[in-house]
Amino acid sequence: MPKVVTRFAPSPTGFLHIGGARTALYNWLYARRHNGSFFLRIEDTDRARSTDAAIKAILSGMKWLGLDWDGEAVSQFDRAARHQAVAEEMLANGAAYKCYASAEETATLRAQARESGAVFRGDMWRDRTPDAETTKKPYSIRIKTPRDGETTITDEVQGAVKVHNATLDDMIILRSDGTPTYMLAVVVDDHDMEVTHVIRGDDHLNNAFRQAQIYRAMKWDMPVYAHIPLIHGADGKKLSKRHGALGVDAYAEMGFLPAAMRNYLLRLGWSHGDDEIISTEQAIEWFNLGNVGRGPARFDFDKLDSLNAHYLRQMNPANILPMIENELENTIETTLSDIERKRILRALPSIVERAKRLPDIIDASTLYCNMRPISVTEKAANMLSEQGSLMQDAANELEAITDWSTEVIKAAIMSFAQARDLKMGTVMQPIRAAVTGGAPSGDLVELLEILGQKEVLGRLGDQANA
RNA sequence: GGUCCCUUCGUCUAGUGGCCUAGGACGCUGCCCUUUCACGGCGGAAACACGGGUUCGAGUCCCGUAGGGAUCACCA
Repeated sequence: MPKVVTRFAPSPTGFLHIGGARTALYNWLYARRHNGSFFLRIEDTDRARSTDAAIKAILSGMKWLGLDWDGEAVSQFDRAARHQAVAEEMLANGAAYKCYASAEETATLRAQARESGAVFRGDMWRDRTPDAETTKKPYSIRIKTPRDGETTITDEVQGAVKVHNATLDDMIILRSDGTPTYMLAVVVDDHDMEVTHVIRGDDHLNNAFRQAQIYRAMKWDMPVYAHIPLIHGADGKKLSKRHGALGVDAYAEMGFLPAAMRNYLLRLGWSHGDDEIISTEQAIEWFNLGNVGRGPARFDFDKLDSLNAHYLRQMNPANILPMIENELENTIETTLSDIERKRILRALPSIVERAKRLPDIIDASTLYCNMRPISVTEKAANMLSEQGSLMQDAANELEAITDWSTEVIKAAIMSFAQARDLKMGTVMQPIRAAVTGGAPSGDLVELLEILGQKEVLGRLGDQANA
């Protein structure tokens, strides 16, 4: 069995969007699963629409997702000479012919055909011999598609799909300016790169039949196809730039982890029984084409969030801090001190418990920075105005502590509450209000301990004097 | 309009003719835990688009209808 070779072939006209990212992931997974190669090919034959910025965005998106490709990314445009040579070869052996029709002429005929419901084949010059005069005109090269029989492509996802050759057109393979069209370039490149499996969006399913004609004309072996359904927005409509389609960089900015993204994208359209949390290692072991779903899937942020929360909780605090450091410093408008850094590191395990995205962690972390006086929510302010004196008394109690530890703090609060015949919670409410200002936070005693006696007393004092 | 593809809870999906009184996950929700918010534990509501076949038996096979999608460039 030949070595598996897959490729991801985006056109550099924009960012790497979520659908492309999933296609890339599936190709990558399939190649890794079979110890094959995974190539990246930039389909930049449309010079007018291709930009370097887009190429950079795609490359960085791939890197962020952790999808490494083999060798250098290939520029399709660089291979134009080879594409041309193949077109000439097809011309020479009668598989293609010169078409002298102008773009305008073609457009008119196409419109007419569509009007009458007929198939437009673009075959104006298929069986015509040009006179001496026309021969001087520019021409494009069209493939001579068989008119009889049918073409079947065996798709690993869609099954066997058949189409009558009579409905296929004589598409242009080489433009009148001598540059190759996409249809020609993909086939030549896939063949030359020895691609064995073409995994792509099912918007290409119809193209597969047309591309098959080139394989047939060149007597090349066809790759195995797998056309995966597109991803739709939460409302079921197709994602487009105007409608909810975001680049992977946007997901990075929103605070999603690459691992969560991979897991989410994997499950969006592919399954392995009831498994939901699937590590990348496990995915490489399990991934196959047969379990790719046939229907389009909708993008769901809630599920991505829950996966992200899961992967966040798996992380080591020491690895999380560097991820949030810059943003956190922007938020608190100063650099992080060593003491703040230490506090956050200790608090992270419990912060992460109630976080979904990185910004949640950043918000919660500000509580551990020296930001006095802290801002107080209305609810917390009310609590303080009602229980101010209680808080004040409790503060005195905390001030008396000489060895600041969770056990001692807890014991102090407990005995204070008991002495006044109050429930522990009653005492803790105003303390919490003063220390957190009403921001969501976890275990109060832990918070006090990590913050340190001085900072705690300071915050309590701020509110007592307010 | 032509061609092609798709259709199980709100969403992602399991299901490959009997194991399905249709399972899991997210979301929603009840209870428990609890100093708040979460986490966690135990429950709940919630789906086979419709109509015909085939079969002893259909979510699973076939046909039709409806709905959704893709594509029809000298774009990729």
